[in-house]
Amino acid sequence: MLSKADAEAVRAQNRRLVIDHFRHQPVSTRRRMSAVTGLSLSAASSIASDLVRVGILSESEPVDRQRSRGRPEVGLHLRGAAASVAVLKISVGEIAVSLADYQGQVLAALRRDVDLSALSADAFVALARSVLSDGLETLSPQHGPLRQVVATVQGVTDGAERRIIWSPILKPRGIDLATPLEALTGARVRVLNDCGVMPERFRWGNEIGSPDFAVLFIGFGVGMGLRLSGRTFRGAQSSAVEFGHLNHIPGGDLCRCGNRGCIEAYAGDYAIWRAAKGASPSLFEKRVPDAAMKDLADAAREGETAAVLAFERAGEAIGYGLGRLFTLMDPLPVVFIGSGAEAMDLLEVSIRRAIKASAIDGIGADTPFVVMSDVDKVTLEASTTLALAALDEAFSTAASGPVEEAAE
Amino acid sequence: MLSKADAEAVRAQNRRLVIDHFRHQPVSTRRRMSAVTGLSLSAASSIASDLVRVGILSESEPVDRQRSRGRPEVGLHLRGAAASVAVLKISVGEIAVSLADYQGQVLAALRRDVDLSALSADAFVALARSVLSDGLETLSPQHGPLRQVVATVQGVTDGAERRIIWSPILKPRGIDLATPLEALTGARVRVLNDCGVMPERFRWGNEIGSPDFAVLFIGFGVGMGLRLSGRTFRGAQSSAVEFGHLNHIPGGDLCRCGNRGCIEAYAGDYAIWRAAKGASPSLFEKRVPDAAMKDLADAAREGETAAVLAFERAGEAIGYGLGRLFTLMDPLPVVFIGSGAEAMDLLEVSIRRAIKASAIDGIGADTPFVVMSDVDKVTLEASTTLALAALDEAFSTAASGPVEEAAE
DNA sequence: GAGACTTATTCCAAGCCTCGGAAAAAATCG
DNA sequence: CGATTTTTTCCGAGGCTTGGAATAAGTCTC
Repeated sequence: MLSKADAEAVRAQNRRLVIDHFRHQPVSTRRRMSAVTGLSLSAASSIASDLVRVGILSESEPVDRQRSRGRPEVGLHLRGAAASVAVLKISVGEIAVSLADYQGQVLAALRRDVDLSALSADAFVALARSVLSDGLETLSPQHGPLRQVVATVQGVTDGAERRIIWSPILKPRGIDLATPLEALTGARVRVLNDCGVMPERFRWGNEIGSPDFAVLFIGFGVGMGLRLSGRTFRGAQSSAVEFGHLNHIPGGDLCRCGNRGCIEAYAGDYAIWRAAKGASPSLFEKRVPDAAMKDLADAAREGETAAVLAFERAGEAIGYGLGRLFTLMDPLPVVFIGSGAEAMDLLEVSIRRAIKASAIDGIGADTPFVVMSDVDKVTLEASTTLALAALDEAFSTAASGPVEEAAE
Repeated sequence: MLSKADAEAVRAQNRRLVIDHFRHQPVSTRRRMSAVTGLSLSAASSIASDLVRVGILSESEPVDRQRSRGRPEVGLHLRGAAASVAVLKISVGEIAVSLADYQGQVLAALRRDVDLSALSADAFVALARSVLSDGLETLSPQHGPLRQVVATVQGVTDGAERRIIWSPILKPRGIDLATPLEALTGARVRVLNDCGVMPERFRWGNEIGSPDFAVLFIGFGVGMGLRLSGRTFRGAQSSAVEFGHLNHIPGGDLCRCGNRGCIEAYAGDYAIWRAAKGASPSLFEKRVPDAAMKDLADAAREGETAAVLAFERAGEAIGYGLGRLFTLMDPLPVVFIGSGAEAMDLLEVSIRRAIKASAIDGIGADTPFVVMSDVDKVTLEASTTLALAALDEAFSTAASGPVEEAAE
């Protein structure tokens, strides 16, 4: 719905613009900011001074001391101590926490090995609280107040970003994680699907070179995050984009989710293993070790037929899925990540062949693929970026000083 | 990308708000408008008077003459003569044109039977020009200037909304239709996929009761339009949402598009006919008459096995497609339209069963279905709405009088 | 070392826009 | 015909951006 605009909205929008500039240009000056944003020098200066006053920006020595003549420019950058954010990554064997300041500097990181498989909802929440709590202990008063927490988990989360509707790594369903963590921290907490946030990792860079792209995780499961027209896609009611459970073949192989024919049932670690080794379906109760998958990939590289076929089948499932996605929303560059992405040499040909077979005119069969490593790092960075972006938004619209008032 | 805001942007935004109000409330007053939009009485009044001055709004007698006391309210409504729009619907056997004024009143409508199948690009463009030209003859000077043209066609159009990339009803590919029509009319021309615009039909009403929904056309082909978070979805490079060519079964039945296994190859008229009658694949060179499909449906209703199975197969393909769509972007209410929608009694059970089998947890199997009739009317209304919405946008941002200047 | 020269910021008056409240307009009621 | 009621318009205040003038803070030149 449209909403009315007034002078306050103008200021908010321009503050947003300025803060966003510092996400792209960590150290800048009033003058440069004016040029980049298109704001007049006066407006840019006024907003900058305002933000310094309320503690969102800091002034510092300029970096660029090449130009000799003239009054030296005053360096400006986001003030780390303006606030801090926490991200919580809940995955199969562990819970990881990472803290960052407003500038994006990582303040602390820790992880705890846990077995979530048998926990009740309450026990799980208590465990999450405890791990997050441990992380917060490392925050000292010199750090800014914790303002945002982002928790990610494999599975489906709700559209309000508060509950875990369903996760393959948890027995109970519909767990409200946001409320107890908000009670613990006093900060805003958002609960999201882990793959869904991944595109955020590229929010402020231009690594992909397109405002539209997909991030495809292939590992113990298969998941996707979409960025469309520069916005990370989320469904209205849930985290959506359940690419791993996009049906590949009606009535096909059995998937962890209980349905038949999901992409994951062909391309997840357990599915590739199952296809190559003829293991029983109950295999997906536990993870296939990364090392075992590596060995399997090596076997395929050496030409072992069953292994080769298993990877080809996986590539075909992924390719048909991408072809279907492209049919619905045009071809996108795809970032591959996760242990499965390590085997891209075994998958790429069949992926592209399947896209060709399933998309109109074979469109998208030549879309750019990017392979990235270190999923854990990418996920944590993505969550941190999302948390910081939410803070930016809050700081933009806050009528008065959002952090601390003038007198200090 | 974010853009800076200033006083002008504020005015533009609030004008947009006011114009939009009149789309929902065709006859209103300054006071009511102020209440609904949230603008102060002064601002609302100022904008309204402004719009009257430049000829976008007209004043008239109030409708509601119940309330007796007090100064009578001045009725306000969009001024039809502010501009006019044309829509061009290019389909298998005919080209239809419809003209409407800025208020949405239809000024004229005509159709011409044509055979497009053998035409060259130039001949096709000449024909389209000629039909549109005939339509424009009916415009008299008392009507506002033609400002927007929307042409719809079955097939894929480009993201810039100028070209027909590929259409099953035309031999040549990549036809630039916008440029010649702009030369003819002097108005902005947009070329779009016919099904893609359908959701526009519901832009200003609340018939669906949700900002997210899908319109699914089932007939000689299968097509879809999506509305997500109150915006009609379009791909970055093309019209996208080629639901009919979403792959249903890898390597499955042959489709008109040349691929195998598309939904259309199971659920299009020709596919149902083919399945029931065992006709040759080349059948899809020409349309199955609506009457023949009706007879087939009646046969199925009377229990003729081949017919029943053909419709069930169609429903299954559609249901799997919807399940896949819902897996990617959450369940949506679906509006069914087209000759295939007449057979919903034969399709619904298998559609819902297939959704259940293909979406996680069967989510969306109970999503609301709405059946509408008269595709042609809906398409023309949808295109008209889209054209008017573009005009609204242009009138909102125009700094000064967009139609005619004060003196008149 | 002082004045000229440069470049970055800040200050200021002008122009828009919205807002709230007062004033004006246009009917009906008694 | 005056009082009352309800809708609009008018007016001053306050916030924001803008362009240009003024100020600040260095380097360069002689």
